[in-house]
Amino acid sequence: MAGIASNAVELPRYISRHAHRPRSEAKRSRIVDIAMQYFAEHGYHAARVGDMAATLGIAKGSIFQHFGSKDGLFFEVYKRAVRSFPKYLDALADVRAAGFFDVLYYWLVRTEHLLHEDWIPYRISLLGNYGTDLVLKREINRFLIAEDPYGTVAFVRFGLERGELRKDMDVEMIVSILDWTMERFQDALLTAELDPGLFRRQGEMPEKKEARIRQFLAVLRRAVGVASATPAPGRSEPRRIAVANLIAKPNVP
Amino acid sequence: MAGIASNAVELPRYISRHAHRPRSEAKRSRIVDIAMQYFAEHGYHAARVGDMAATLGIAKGSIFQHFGSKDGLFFEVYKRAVRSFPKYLDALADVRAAGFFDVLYYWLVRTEHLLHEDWIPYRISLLGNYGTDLVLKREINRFLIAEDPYGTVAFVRFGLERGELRKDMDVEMIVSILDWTMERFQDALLTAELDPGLFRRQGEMPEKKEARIRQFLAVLRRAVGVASATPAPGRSEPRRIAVANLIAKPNVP
DNA sequence: AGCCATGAATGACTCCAAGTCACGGAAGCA
DNA sequence: TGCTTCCGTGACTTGGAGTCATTCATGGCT
Repeated sequence: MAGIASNAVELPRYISRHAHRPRSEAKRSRIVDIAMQYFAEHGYHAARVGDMAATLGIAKGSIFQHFGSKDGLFFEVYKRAVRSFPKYLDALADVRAAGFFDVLYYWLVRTEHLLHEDWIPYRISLLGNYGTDLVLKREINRFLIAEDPYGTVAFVRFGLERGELRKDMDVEMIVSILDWTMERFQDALLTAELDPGLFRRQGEMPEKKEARIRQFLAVLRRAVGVASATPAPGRSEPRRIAVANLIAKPNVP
Repeated sequence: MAGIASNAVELPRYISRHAHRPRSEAKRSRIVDIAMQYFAEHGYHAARVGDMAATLGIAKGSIFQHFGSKDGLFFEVYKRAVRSFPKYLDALADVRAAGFFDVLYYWLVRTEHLLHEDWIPYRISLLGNYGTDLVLKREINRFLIAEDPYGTVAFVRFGLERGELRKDMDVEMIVSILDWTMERFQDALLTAELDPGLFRRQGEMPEKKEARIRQFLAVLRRAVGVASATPAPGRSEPRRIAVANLIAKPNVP
């Protein structure tokens, strides 16, 4: 690991200092692609920069030339992975029209499909959230704050404008609650390994999952939803969305 | 890193296979002590096993003899750190008598004091939660599930028995919600670095923190508390606890 | 075309920390 | 005292991150 962790004054090397030529940009992109596969497949530590270079048919030094360090490479990979995820408001228009909590429901159910289609970026985000050094994690958090890649802030405003969320809370509090619980709940849904607490007893029964999702959303609704919108039990919980809709791609830009 | 990450069948080395002699136990303990300091101070990667050995005045090989790998050593350190934390129900008896949410309030306010008294174990738990390899993280999660070191399950039962928590939710769901949000909220309170989202604007203003804590607890109460106990605004929120009480040690066993 | 300047690529090299192991010594035991 | 078992040791191996002097490619300029 480079001397990033020290109390040095200089910036971490992986904050790129100058714009890159278009030619080089294509190569960077190729490297990030392959690196993403390696990190996803082997985890951060077991992924070897040398192997990536070999696969790409280039010299290891080249990779360091471009990204400065393994951390720097991973950071780029992480950014790309996270940016590839849809934002909350990318849900289909009619789902969006149905309201804030229906959008959440939509994504929770869809997540699994997204995962099976393409597990690599998800695994990368998992590594970034839990499986690297704290120093890098700090950089990652800065990035998440700066970019809000899931569009949580806009989504919360959307909910506020529709009068579905409480107005007596700071927006940041709602955003944080949403980010925290959604992240952990999705992890629990997807990786029984990482967080077996919620799903350890039963072996993946889908209708149990469905029930969990509904229960979780009910909790969220009570927590941050406006009181008047809290539905009588059984009535206005999000309608089950037809499976066909769930499998269709969302309108990602 | 040892070959733990591979799909080998054998157990990770750091699951100790045989009971240890008492003589050796004392030494193990000394090693864990020093290692905890090093990990806390430098982070996982930057902490050098060689340095620890030098400080202890023993050979590096000895450490590996005892713990098998750096991961194994860290796992022991992590367990000790986490076990040193108080459980929810270790709150003072009169706080406990005041009820479920008062206990939460008590701990959220106290956390800061605990931290300043002894930041090392906290930093270790942070490393375990976010700053190591995913493989180790899995082991850590197993441990957390098996030991429930904060006594969350017992605490939730306590809340249920007092009629302060909703009976229409699975216990695991309440436990998970509580664990997730409390962990993240505490991290946000304590390390503006790690999660600057909630506290980035203002610079540590204590009354702002106090307000955040109350707001957060109100959210939790709505989320998992029984509807009847939801207080009229301003009335039965947890009473401010006298500072003298907060600085006293809790009755940790 | 020929020439130069700048950026990109190379791969052999260094560095360094994790992890190993054959050996010597101490402690328990008869 | 002799035997066994465990412990500690430190020189050693391994292997991957990161470096750098050199070579190569590109594209602008006259």
